[in-house]
Amino acid sequence: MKTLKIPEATIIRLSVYSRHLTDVDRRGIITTSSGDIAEGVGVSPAQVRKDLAYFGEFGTRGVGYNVKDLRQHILRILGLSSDWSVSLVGAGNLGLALSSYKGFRERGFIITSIFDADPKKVGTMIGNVEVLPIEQLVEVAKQNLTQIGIVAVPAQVAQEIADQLIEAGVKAILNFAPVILNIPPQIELRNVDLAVNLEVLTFNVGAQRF
Amino acid sequence: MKTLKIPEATIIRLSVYSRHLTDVDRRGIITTSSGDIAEGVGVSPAQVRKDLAYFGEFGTRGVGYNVKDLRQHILRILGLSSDWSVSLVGAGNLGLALSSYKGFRERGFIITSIFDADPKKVGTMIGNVEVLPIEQLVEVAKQNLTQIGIVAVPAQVAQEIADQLIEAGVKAILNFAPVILNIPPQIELRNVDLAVNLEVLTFNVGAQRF
DNA sequence: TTGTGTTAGTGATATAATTAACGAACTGTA
DNA sequence: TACAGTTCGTTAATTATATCACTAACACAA
Repeated sequence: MKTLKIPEATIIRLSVYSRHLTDVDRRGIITTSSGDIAEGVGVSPAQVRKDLAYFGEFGTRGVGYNVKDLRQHILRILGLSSDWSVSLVGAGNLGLALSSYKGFRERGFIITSIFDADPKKVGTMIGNVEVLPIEQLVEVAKQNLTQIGIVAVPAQVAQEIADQLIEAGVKAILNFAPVILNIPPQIELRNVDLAVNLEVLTFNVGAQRF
Repeated sequence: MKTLKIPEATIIRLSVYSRHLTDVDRRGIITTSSGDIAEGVGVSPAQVRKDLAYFGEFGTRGVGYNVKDLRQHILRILGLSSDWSVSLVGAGNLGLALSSYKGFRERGFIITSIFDADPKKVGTMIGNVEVLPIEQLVEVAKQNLTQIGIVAVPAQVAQEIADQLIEAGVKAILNFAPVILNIPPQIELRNVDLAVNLEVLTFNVGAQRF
């Protein structure tokens, strides 16, 4: 088990490459190159090759990469060669947006259960999934062998929900609540803070001051 | 005009610090330290001091930082000392989620107009803002002196919408569509790709392979 | 077969970011 | 005033990441 410390930036780019390759493949293109990919996603060709080099040799010198092959390789690297069972907690506007987001299912993320604390929402259908009461979270998520939990609840209850997801056995949590969650180290955690993104923009708009 | 190249990671952390300080302030605490902040947001004390040092000296040695002062300083650095006029394009589930997101208004991001291409949505109210037809985007956004555009439309039309936002004079674009937008360099752009976040998680869950 | 052009993979170099270490400046006490 | 205890601001060291430059491998044409 060699742990060769792969930069997170590399993983993010691989994800982008794979989506770009999906496009290229749809256009019927058979072969591509690091230069093509670089241009398509806005990085340098050397960067593309370096990123791929962490995981093996996927191209042919003088020729380039086979689009379908490379795409498949990257998907396997990212862990997308099989589906993931996802539990969504919080059926508010954000939860609704996430559950209807096509990009998830396309990439193999299947929302197998949805929970909400609001009795008015419990029992309603979102897509083909029924909203269940939050009290059933641990039990149902465990039954479904849920691997990923999405936290789309108010900040005050986010930690509590995260604890329950972990109790249910999830391996990873995607957190949309703007709080620092306390999570055991073996659970993967990623925070998405929508306001932060706007603030990076406003900083940059006025950044000539510095 | 010295451009001292501030890491984006620093800006993101400043945003997190400021939110943490808002909490601390609400709890009535007057003084804090780099160590306290570090613990509260999960970074090192040296990191906190380094990040602040890019912008000046805000603390007192042997004492720490005044919570209210530091918070205000950071908000000003981030460009949040006055409101921003935001235009939201796309009133689907994601648009709805964004428009109802409390965190935006709290930080001074005011959604002043919402546009959608679907005639069924045009005329409906989201909060206290009426959904307008996409054809009025350029005109209305210009009138409102819109500074920021949020793109929450399908990928196929995202570039077209971005072009119109720029024509309307926005300075920054937050893009939720999974495409690389072609934007003049003086316009600030940030992409939020929801699927990428899940894919970083799935990579890490299986990362012992590497 | 030889030469030209192309492109991947990779080690070396350069840049950037984080962490560590330490002197300076303040508080409070005696 | 002197001293002990803090904590900032900053420089130096370390680590991480990205870029560059070169070599190896292939295609194709003459």
